[in-house]
Amino acid sequence: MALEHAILVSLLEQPGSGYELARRFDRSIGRFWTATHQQIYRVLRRMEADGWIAAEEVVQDGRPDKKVYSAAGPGRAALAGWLREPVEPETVRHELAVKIRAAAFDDPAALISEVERHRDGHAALLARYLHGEQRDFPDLTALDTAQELQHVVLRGGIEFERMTLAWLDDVLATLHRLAADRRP
Amino acid sequence: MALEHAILVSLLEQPGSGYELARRFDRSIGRFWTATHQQIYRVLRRMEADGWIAAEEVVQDGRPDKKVYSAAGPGRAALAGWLREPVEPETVRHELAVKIRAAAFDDPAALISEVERHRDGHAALLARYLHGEQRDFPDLTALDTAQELQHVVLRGGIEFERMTLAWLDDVLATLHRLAADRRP
DNA sequence: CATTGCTATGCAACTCGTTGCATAGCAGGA
DNA sequence: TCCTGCTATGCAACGAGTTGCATAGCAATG
Repeated sequence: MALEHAILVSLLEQPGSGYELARRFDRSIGRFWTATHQQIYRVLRRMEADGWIAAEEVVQDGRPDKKVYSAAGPGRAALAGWLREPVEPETVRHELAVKIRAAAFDDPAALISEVERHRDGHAALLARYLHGEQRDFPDLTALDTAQELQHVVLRGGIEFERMTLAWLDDVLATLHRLAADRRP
Repeated sequence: MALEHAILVSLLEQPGSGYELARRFDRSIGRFWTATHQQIYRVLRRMEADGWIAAEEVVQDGRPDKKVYSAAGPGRAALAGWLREPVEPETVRHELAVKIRAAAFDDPAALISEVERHRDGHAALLARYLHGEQRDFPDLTALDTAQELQHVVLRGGIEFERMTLAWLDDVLATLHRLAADRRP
């Protein structure tokens, strides 16, 4: 499990409450790691008990108080240890690929609108990535270490979306061809 | 959950026992869907109880008997219904991306060997894909519907590996550059 | 004034996925 | 002969992840 480590990285980049973390996991970090607020609160309590993070009660007016967490020494040490461990092979779950193979036993044309929906979603995400790149990295010649690494991850996201977009166009062309062959 | 549907597709392509399915999930299907034998046996029992699949006891000598499953009418109907449902957004867990961002708070050079390991793994998988393509699709001009769809999924796998390989080279170059900057 | 929505945290119940172990006969190599 | 490994299925326990619900005050919209 690496949710702890994802949370640690997020807290090192910027301390925050469980609620704020959940929002980040819905946005930037959510591009490569997802978690619900329930998971986050549970893991935060465990990490605080283990001394990985420190909590500070922040009284607010006009809204409920919050507990702002930040990474502590043992947390940084745990992260450094994890960095040096080999990552296990990631389990793949590509539902659309299953559907495409399933279409052979039904009507391939039934999948077209679904694939188009995916295509549009990936196109929108690519646009958001490119927009975010211009906003967060206006000058690519003046980046510190953290920004360099954030940017190389973002480049990966951009290339992934470009590749996916091209593949989904390929899938659509194939489905259209098969649908035309069926209705002669 | 779509494990049922992945199993149905596999049984439609070729009937088999739980054990055989587990092996397929380790190989071809495992490229886009993973499952352990425990999950598979559990789901097979449920699917048989629901009438999605039919089981036939096959007595073997020299080895234990087995139950060979094949997709039944209600299973095909369930698959057709699922095909027409929109797929939920897939949850992403990209552990290497977390590690790369984490490297900003430790030594970027510590990640190099790990990224190289990944790079080599993806290069090997790409080679296996290309080899499998030559073996299973020697004549791309004479494919039936099922083969066309299997091939478009394989093309997706190939393009994904190519893109990943290029990105990991980009990551390695970035890590080397950051490591050199630190030791002036 | 009522409803909706946001911030902020949490409990309880459930499903899904993983791990370790067990059985049991046969084949092949040291 | 012993050990390892393959076929074939399954139990039991645990850990991770999801879903529904609850609280509670404030802001904004209608």
